[in-house]
Amino acid sequence: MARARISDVAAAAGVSVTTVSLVMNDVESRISEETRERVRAAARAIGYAPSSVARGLRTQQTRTVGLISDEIATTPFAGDMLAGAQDAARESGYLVFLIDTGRDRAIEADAIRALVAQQVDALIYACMWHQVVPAPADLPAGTVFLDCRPANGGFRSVVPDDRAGGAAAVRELVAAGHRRIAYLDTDDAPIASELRRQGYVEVLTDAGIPIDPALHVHGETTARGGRAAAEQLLDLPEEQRPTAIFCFNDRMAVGVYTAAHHRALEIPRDLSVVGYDDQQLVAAEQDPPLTTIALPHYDMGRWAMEVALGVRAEGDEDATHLMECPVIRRDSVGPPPAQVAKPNRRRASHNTERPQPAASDR
Amino acid sequence: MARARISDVAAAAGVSVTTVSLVMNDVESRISEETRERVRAAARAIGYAPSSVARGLRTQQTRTVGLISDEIATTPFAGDMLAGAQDAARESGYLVFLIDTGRDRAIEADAIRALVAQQVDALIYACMWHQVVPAPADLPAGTVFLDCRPANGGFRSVVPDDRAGGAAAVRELVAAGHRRIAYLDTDDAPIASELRRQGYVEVLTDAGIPIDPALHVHGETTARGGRAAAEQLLDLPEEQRPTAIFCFNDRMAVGVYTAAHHRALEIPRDLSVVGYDDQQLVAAEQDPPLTTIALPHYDMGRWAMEVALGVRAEGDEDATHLMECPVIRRDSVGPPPAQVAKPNRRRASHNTERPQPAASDR
DNA sequence: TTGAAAGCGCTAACAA
DNA sequence: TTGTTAGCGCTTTCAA
Repeated sequence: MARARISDVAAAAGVSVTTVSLVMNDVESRISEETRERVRAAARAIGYAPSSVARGLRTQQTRTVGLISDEIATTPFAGDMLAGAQDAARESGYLVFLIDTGRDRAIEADAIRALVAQQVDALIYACMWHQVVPAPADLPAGTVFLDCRPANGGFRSVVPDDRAGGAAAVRELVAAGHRRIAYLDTDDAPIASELRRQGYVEVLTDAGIPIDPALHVHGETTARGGRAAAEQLLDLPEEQRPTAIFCFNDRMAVGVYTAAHHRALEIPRDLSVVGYDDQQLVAAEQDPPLTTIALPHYDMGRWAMEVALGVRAEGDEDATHLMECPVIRRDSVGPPPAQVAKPNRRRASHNTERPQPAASDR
Repeated sequence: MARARISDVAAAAGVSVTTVSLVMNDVESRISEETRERVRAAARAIGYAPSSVARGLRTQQTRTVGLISDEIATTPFAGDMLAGAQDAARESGYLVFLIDTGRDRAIEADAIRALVAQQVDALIYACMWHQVVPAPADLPAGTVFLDCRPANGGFRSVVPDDRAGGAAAVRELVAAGHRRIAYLDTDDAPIASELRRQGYVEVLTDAGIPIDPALHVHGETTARGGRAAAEQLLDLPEEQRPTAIFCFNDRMAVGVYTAAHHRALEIPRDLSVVGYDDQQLVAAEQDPPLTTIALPHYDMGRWAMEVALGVRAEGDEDATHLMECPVIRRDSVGPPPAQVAKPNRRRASHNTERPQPAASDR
């Protein structure tokens, strides 16, 4: 059975297609209530639903949006960003085309072409982590960049406020009384890592704490990388060793946990740790649960969609919106250990012994 | 500047719109090469791209697919499934509309309506974990179910072969020499857990190992849940205690690791563990890396899309395709500990002491 | 309060 | 080898 058309409804209701269109779209009240009801009944009876394609052709508005992203599959952050964008789209009655390019510029170019051919009403260009990217050619004006900024401007964008996030993380540690605070950094994410470093420096400076280059180490953004970098920190002579570590991300923080455990250091008693990302299945599931800075993926996704659809007015055509990264307080931050207590309690260097736990399991 | 239309190209090239259409669609060779080139040049010059909307209206084929999913945001599995579906769609020149319903039946109904109105050529109904679901009303015939099965049949579907997966996991353990193998199960995922249990029972039976109900415990599908269930197992009297645990999923396996560590049990020396899911950022990042069964998300996504688009012929209109779950061998499985060696090496019951490791770290 | 008809941009049957 | 034209299903102007 073929789809019902508007003319079928018109015939069934004994009215013109104009009338049907008018009542289906709830336009004006010039149609009598009686006719409206008759039309609606006819539509229901034959299972009529207007064709968005025909409507799109006629009105030149498709009520669809394109969302081009670099790599959804491999990242755990995509979900929230998509959810925010989707929710905003749905609320405004838009459908979203999702295309994952896998960072392939050719696929990306095809995607833009296809989306333009589909006459999407808006376009969002999303990255799965905060970066500055060369804008692809032929991107329609009005495209919104999500979790990335176009290298040469020209488009609106929304990214996390990583500087403020880094500052918030370090402030958390300073407030707990720490003064030897390390930044366990990475080279894998230049933009974010530099901004967070700026926040780190800013807060330490404000607190009158000198910046110690030895407390700034780098690693890969994995648990393994975090562990290796943490070892460097924990190998430092006791008086220089950090009492707290701010990690570029949660995965690296997991590596810090591992390094600490292997030296019988208890968190947060002997070492405080703050992560970044509030990554699901990672941060909250640590033992103890990790205090971290959340990346506002859902909010960024929603913001981008609202701006793209014109639901949210953003004056500047070329502005970057910074989204706040909230502190998620859990149990990995405590006061620094007493400075010169029980000299032999914590060893001068890591060794191979497993410690006796302080208390029995039961 | 408004979009160029086909008539603009025709005018610019000095030919009819038919000719332009014919060359743009590479139809027949009845157009002379010279004309073709002239048309292409004109199209390029004015930046013409055919409108998919107009074409869709005319041909009644939109080359779009709808993908309705229950909850992308909260699951780490969505990515691969989407990637598989996307890749297949792209290869066939289709664009995909993605709608996440968040398990809201009203949103789901709206989504189906909207997608039908958009005249998508195919529809995929996806769940983020293997389950049997009541098929929503008004689902177009030919819809493919991804990672779930319709309660009353009537649609094609693809799900992981969890029975075979469970069997493979346990076979791995039996092959390593274990005979006291526990199944750390859950009540949170009825379909998958039951199928995996069947695989577990089947392999034990084949190996002539009696099923011990005490070795079948349940917990929530989290690290915490896994740990609690593992405690039950490890509290068993020594002669009954399992030497290997097959966990419903990787997160629960993490809980097993924690429970083991707290009792100074080393993996795999004292206890072998197999997980399920091969969850990114979880399984591979454990210490030691977790041997597990992978869920074939990418392949299922691709299969569903190919069947939905008719690229892959599937005879039966009402069949469930079982996708193999491969074993991912890492380092959490070893032979069972020697039965009666060094009486005091492993304690008769768990106690609170941490052991001295067998060998030094360096 | 309602209807006739043009036209959105394209494809494809048919004519030349 | 190329062109004319009807029509996909809808919205909307204009007329009645």
